[in-house]
Amino acid sequence: MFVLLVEDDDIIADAISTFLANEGIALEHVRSISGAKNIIAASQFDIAILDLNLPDGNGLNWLTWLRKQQNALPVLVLTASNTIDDKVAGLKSGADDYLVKPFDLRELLARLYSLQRRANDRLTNILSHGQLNYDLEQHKAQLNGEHISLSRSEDLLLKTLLNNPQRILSENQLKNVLYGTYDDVSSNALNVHIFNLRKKFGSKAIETIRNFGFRLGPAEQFK
Amino acid sequence: MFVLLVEDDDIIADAISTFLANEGIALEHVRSISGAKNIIAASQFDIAILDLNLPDGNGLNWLTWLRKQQNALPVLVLTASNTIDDKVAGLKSGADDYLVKPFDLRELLARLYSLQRRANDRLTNILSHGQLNYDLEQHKAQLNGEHISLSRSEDLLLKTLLNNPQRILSENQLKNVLYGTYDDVSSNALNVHIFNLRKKFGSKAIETIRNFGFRLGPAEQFK
DNA sequence: CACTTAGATTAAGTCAATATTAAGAATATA
DNA sequence: TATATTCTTAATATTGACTTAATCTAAGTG
Repeated sequence: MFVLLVEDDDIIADAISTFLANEGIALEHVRSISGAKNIIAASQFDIAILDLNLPDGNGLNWLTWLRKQQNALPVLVLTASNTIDDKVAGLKSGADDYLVKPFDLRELLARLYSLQRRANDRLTNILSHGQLNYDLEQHKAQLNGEHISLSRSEDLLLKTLLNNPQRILSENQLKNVLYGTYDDVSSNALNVHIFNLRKKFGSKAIETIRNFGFRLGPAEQFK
Repeated sequence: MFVLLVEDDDIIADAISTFLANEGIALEHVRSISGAKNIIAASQFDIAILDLNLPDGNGLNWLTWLRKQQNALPVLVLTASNTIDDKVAGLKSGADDYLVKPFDLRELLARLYSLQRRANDRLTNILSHGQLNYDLEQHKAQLNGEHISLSRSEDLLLKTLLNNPQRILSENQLKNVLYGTYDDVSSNALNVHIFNLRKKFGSKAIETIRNFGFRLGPAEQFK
């Protein structure tokens, strides 16, 4: 993992740097927003750790600028205070996670790994399950390279199932996905959609867990 | 992300519901402790948002009950006051995070993501006994890696037995698990379910203690 | 030992959950 | 507006689970 640390306090920076080095994490350290801009242009990083209080401005400015550049680099923000204003401002600017100083270095490490995990999931807009590939942006499914077209409802349901593999999704939860909050208890439209999805992907593509709901079938079923 | 909101004030609930819907978060709303108990039995959620002041009691009662059930569902508590007593009581009951009303909805969102991240790092809830693994969330039993499917009643009974190893459970206690409070003395349905469980896990998986009840068999039996 | 009773075993009947189908209503598209 | 697609409804079919009830077995008891 390659980490960019944007932090003007050398004592903190050294502590982080040493600790992460022991964990086998490569770190580059810059002390200012301008430094961050320069190094970002030259190198690829997995994650940035960003202190907000920097000599040439507030770190959030850089973050805002970064997001304007369409740069999705995961950013972990270090804030001195735990106020709502700070957090809200950070969220708006596009921060992915927070850590309030002072913090435990092991906590920092955990957050880094967690961010990396999330980023890996997000890196691609294609969800895969067995031989099934589903392009989230284009709403297009492929099974063995063969294109399968989906209606809006099928699209929503398949996406939800793929995003929650292994997990049982109740009828209510799935209706929630289709209709938002609703209150019709009687409609069986959901069952019809599931039936239609099974026609397209095979009868075992979606499992029924009686009394509980539905679950995406094992990857081997998609072939 | 699937969120359960336990809140009797419809104005607050609607505000939260609308805001989270815009963030692509599916939310189910119940207005009472009993409603929460029912929906929890049927669906899995990532997080619960719990108001403490509910028509049928204090939300903390539900939280206490939930933790007694070995349910590790992350719970974010909404409190009206910011007193230390409240926080201590909540912590003791097993709350994972707090928000004091009135709160900023973006702050709520940040907390939800933060809780989800924490929960992802947690291990899943699996009961083991010998070579038997039982996944409470997925209602999935495995014996030597071989998957064994269970009906609703079998599921309830096995879960109860696994949660009370060594302990003799009376016929009444087990019927209580299946039916809640009931008064039919004559039905032998329970015996049939036990018989069926023995067929699936071996005749010694459940011991009969004549005149007293049943007990989970020793771990060595599950192989 | 033979009687009683708790529990085990089986099979049949009933019921509720989910699947399937087809037609009509709604919505999107040309 | 015409046409095609998707969604919902509703009727019917199927599946599997639950209960019942009859019979069987074995443990205690006098």
